[in-house]
Amino acid sequence: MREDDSNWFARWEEELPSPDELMPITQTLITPDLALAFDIRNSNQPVPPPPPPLPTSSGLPSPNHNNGNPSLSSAELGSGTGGDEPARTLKRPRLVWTPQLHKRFVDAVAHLGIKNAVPKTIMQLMSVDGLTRENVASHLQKYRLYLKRMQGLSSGGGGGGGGGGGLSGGSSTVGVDAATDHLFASSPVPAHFLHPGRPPNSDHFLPFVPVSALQHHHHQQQMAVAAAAAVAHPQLQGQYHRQMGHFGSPPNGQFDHPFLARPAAQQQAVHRMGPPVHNAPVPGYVEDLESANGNAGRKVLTLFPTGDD
DNA sequence: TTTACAATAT
DNA sequence: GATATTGTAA
Repeated sequence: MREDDSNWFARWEEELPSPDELMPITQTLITPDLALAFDIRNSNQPVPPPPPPLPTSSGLPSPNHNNGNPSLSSAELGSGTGGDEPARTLKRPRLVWTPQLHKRFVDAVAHLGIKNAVPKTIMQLMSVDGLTRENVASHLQKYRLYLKRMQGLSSGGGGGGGGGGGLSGGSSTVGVDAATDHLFASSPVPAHFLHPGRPPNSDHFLPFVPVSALQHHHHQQQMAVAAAAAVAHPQLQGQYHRQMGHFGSPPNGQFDHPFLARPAAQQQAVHRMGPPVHNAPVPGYVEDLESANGNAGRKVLTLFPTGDD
């Protein structure tokens, strides 16, 4: 049974991990920026494959998904702007929307209400370190598409809930169970999402703990340090295997608390904020280096794969 | 100028 | 197919 959608948000905070539950793992003390700038690696990390120098490769501004990896040295972007501003122009690893991360997303959207849920606000509410507005925007785009489909299906008469089966034949087939929807299905979609006409009740909505806020004086929120390493093989993506081998091996093989970011520093996202102060986002990211076969150079940024919803 | 959104690229 | 990036409008 899923949690009651009556107060799906009531337990928002409860699901959050306590501070000491967070990052019991190794933490890098050097910011990715610095690490990259100084060509430093984290001795804690396995340091996968030594990056090939590649000195005289064509100065193609081509999509280099390899940068942005704090553990990688060598930055041969050198064309034009050359090695002047390395860390600033770097690309971050691909963000992987884990069920947990998505849940935060959905919760945030729910708290805001569909209409007020715009990338920037959502991002702020989620307060996940490393998450960018673009990340959210992109995901939101897809999420809206999903909701749209759900609407169409639910009003068309179908079923949506969970089980549906196979499909995958036509475009109008009920694909609520497709791999794509798995992620979205992992988090209950607030009912009113599908019924843009009548909000359930706009009364007492969780006030999102307006926590104080530690703010660091940094200029950019370049992804937080990785906490652990989960392997996200592209092939496993469809299964969300929990690869939490090293860090939090659950004694009984069961993770109860998804450790995500806590709703800590929640600026008054809803209340308007003036200065671009940065709240204290949650360090929940995992930085994974994928050097596997077939996927050389595809780094992925992911959140802890925890238990499910 | 910034932000959201849609479209397109990787 | 999932995410990133880009283009355009508000």
